[in-house]
Amino acid sequence: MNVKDLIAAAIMAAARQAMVDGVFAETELPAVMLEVPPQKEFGDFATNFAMQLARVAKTKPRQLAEAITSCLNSRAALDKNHPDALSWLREAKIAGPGFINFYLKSDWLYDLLHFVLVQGENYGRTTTGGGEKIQVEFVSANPTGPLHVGHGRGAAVGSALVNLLRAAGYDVQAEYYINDAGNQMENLAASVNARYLEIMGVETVFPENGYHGQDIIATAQRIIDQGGAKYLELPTNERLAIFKELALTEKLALLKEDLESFGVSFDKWFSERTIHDNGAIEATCQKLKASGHIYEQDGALWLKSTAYGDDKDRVVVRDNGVPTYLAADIAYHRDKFVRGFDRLINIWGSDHHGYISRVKAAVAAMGFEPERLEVLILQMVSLYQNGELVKMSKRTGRSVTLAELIEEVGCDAARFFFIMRSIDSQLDFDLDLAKSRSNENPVYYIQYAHARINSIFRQTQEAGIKMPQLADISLNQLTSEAEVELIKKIGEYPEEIALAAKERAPHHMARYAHELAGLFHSFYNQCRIIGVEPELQAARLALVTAVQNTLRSVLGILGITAPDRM
RNA sequence: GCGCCCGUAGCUCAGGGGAUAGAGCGUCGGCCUCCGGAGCCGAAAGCGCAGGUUCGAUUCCUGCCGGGCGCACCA
Repeated sequence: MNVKDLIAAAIMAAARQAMVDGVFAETELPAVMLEVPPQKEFGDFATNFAMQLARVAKTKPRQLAEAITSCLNSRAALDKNHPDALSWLREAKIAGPGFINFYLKSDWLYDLLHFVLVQGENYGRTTTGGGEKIQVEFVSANPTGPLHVGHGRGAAVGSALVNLLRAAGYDVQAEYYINDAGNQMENLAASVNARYLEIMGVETVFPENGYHGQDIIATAQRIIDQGGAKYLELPTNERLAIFKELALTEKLALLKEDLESFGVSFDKWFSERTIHDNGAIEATCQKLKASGHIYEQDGALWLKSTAYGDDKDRVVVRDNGVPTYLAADIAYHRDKFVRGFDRLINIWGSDHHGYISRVKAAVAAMGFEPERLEVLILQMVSLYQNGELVKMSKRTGRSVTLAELIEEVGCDAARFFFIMRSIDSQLDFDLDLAKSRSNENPVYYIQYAHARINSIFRQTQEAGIKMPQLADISLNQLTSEAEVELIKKIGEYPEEIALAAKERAPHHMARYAHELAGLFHSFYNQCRIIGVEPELQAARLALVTAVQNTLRSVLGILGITAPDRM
């Protein structure tokens, strides 16, 4: 019951009819692309179908458009399955080089709004995902310190993408891969150990690759608070082993806390250790060896990733017998596929993009179609304050943490700012703008629309104004341009979801939310709601209800609150 | 050197094979006897350069020039 789908189907039917009638030679018909034309004079919808068809049909576009429009206007080739497909059509006209513009009876808007209101909270959800099982793995930051703003972008975008895909009818699982094995764990233990010794007054050298963050000192201090000096007597390696576990447990808990307070949750936390411990890495390597994708050289085992487009082959087991990170990742990805996901989406920082080709090569070597693994690369984040770049340094461990950012600008603003840009663009995060509680701030602009609507309903309630049954509301009272524009924008919501999900691009939803809020504010300024003629009042209240439902829904996808008052 | 991302308004960014390229911030000018002025209305201002494909390119391709990020038996 989508106007565009119905029109598109009718166009196809008309085109087939024209083909049968010999207007053009038999050929495969292109897909129908319907769009909202750039100018009102061009009608409610337009298509370049005739021009697209011209290419394959080897016939002049206007001639094809002529055949199609006359067929449509005379209702000569109606789809038997949709006998009322053209009930909204007033006229199809040819324009320019061969565009077909559709002028609809205004009923289509009211039918649309009616549909939206009937759908209620479910409005916008689509089934375009077809229940495809997708796993989205994101953040997956090492549990060696607090999350910083870069992780924040991954967390916000990832969780929004999960929400978006679910709204579009995909079966989604959100997963976090915990890198709790390998060198960085040793570094963590050594760093905590050094801080521990320092605080205890024992002279020590801070490890070369250690973590310099303040949080490591805090971890050491906490160990002292709980266990005092008792670890001093232990041999170093035993102390390191204990510190490793204590630190890991603490860091992991902090990660979960940070993410939770950022509105991000995972269905599964996958521990890298499990695939080390249960022999999965070894088994995977064996398989790849048996299939000839792994060979031995210079005492190490190499994945022949060049066979699948990588620049060079990669070591999976070092000459000292210790598997590399890649080995674990290969086993991990195998595990994901074995778990039955149709598709895997990994969200990585741009500094990892060079890693894509080798993992895809490994996936291919294991016999899985590499297209089933999608890696989304997230460009970097820069913070700006007072118009100046906020410097960050990994070496000194002095960088802005996600927790600090949330403290500074709030969860909603932080999420919105992270999501609102395409992931392909580097993000200049304007702290002052995000922080401002004024009209400058797009987050508040959107939330304000929702709060305003709530305020309207508070007043109708106080005044004892009752909403009539939907069937008794004359939606065709809504005739002003502001009202029409608003209904149209609401009507676009399902396809916005479908498109954003297909493109894995949640920033479309941020933009949509802003546009919808804008049209609402504009409408609100032009059209009085409470106190006008009862029929018009009812219709406007219905419209406002639809706006509110849609705003709440899109804010839900963004993971941003929809406040009743601000 | 090679690979990935980005060059669109003064700034930050959307968009995208088609009919007059959008938004926020900033600048300038208007709007509260009226449902929340955290709002509305208006103005100035733009597709890095050069080729190519196409009926049509800001969009696709190639090269160049700028900026970012990578190029480990680290993760």
